[in-house]
Parts: sequence; structure tokens; C-alpha cells
Amino acid sequence: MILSEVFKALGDDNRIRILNILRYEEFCVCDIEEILGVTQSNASRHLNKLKNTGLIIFRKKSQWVYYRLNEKFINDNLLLINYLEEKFNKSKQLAKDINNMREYKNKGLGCEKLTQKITNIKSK
Amino acid sequence: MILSEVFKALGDDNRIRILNILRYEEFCVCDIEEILGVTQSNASRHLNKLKNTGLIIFRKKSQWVYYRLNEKFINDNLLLINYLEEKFNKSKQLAKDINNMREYKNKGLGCEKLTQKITNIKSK
DNA sequence: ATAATATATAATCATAATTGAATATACTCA
DNA sequence: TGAGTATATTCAATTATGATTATATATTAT
Repeated sequence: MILSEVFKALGDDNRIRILNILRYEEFCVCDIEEILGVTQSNASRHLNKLKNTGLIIFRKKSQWVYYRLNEKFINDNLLLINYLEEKFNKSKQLAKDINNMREYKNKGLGCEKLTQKITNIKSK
Repeated sequence: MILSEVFKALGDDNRIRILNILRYEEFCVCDIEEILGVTQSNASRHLNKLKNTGLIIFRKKSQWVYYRLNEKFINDNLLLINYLEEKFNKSKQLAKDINNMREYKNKGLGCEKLTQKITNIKSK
């Protein structure tokens, strides 16, 4: 792990916003698109950068790719993670994203769930 | 303080190297030039960036400008500082800079000291 | 097989960041 | 005042980064 590369990965507002919501749970690319209001390729690119730097990992489930924080990175960088937690919690801007995220979830708007619902409706 | 700006400031090897030696004491630009083996304008510019982001401050003493860590930044970002300490101490590359720094000091090569010596010699 | 969806990747453009060399500014000292 | 030194800044060239649009790939569902 090259320290300056980790900081470069953290040195972008969109990537900070992504990490902020990934604190709570994993999300797929289109979830992040919707919650943060960014374009698809933008979300994908930033996720890719965070992945390449080792901060997040992913799992594939059918057509979706779910990203989440990398446990190994967390364990190797606990002080940094605690620092991020502290600063994230103090940011009003980031709190808005969290609100969006909760609303999005409460309304059952997750990509996968929506697709399932549509499929059910169609099959009736 | 904008979080991503702090990380941008940290996202460069030369700036990491500068912060690493400033942990121990203040240095002027030409000290840093010599210890790290970078050009004058390079040292000056990176110091300027660290200063603008609030990580370091300076004091002027005759023709020299001494930079040091910003106590206020340290206090406001203790977890980050502890993280940096931990990672800096584990880096072999950064340890070389520390060795250079100690050697430089033991030999009495500080800019100001050298200038004083030369002045003394001339005035005899 | 085909259509639809999710994701990644190219291609392009604009902007920002980094660098060394040269220059400008400020200060010191004789 | 003038020479010397330390620092900051400008200049020019290069490289890196980020955003957008369009395209390619992979998977699902009919």
C-alpha cells in the first residue's frame, strides 16, 4: 500500500461521498447513482478507483455489482477509518446523502428490488 | 476545512516526505531542499500547498522562512496525525529521509548555521 | 434469439497538477 | 549602495484527473 495513493483516492468529493454511504452497507452502482445523483459512468469510475486502491471490494450478483468497504483495508488502517468516521459525522453535506440513502431504502427503491417488483407485476 | 482538500494535499510523495521530517522540528526551505534532494522551487511550491491547506505554518527569520506543523491542525485532526505517525514510522523510504536529516544536522549543515560560519570566517 | 438492464470502458474535452528553469522580490552584510 | 543569499513566483511544457457521451460487454427474462 502506497500512502500517497490512498490519499489521492480520498482526495475527491465524489469518492468521499461514496465511502460515506458505504459505511452503512453495500450498494450496487445504480443505487449509488440514484442516491448521490451522479451519472452512471461517473459512479462506476470512482468506484473503480476506490477498488484499485484497495479501499473497497465488490461481489457480483446476476447483473448487479455490489461494492462494500474492504475489511482488510479497515483493519490495516483503523486510525484513518476512525478519523473518517469522525469527520463524516460532522459534515452536513454528507448527512444529506445519508438521508437520501435512508429514504431510498425505505421506499424500496433498490435496483434489485425494483427489478423484482416489475418482474412480478409483468408475470401476473 | 474541506476534507477532500486535506487529502489532496496529502496525496503527493514529496509532500508526505516534507511532513515526515517536519514531525521532528521546523526547517527552512533550503534545509528541505538539501535533506530531500529536491529543487528549490519544488520545495517552495509543496510547502506552499501544505501551508494553504492549513497543515503547516511558517515564521520568518531574516532571509529564511521556517516551516513547521500547524498545532491547530494537529489538534483538530488528532486521529489523522496518529495515523500518519504510524504509517511514517513503518516506511523504509521515509526512514532514509530521517537519516539524512539527522546527518545533515549533526554535520552542522543547516542553512542559517552555515551562513553564520562563513560570515565568521570572512570577518577574521 | 431478442430485448432490456447493469456495468465497464473508450473517446473526447476541459481543467488541474507537477516540474525545472528563469526571473522577481526581499533581506543581509560589507 | 551593491553583492550575495533565500524564497516566491512566473513561464512553458508535460502529465494527470474528472466529466460527459457513446459504445461494448455481460446478464436476465421473455
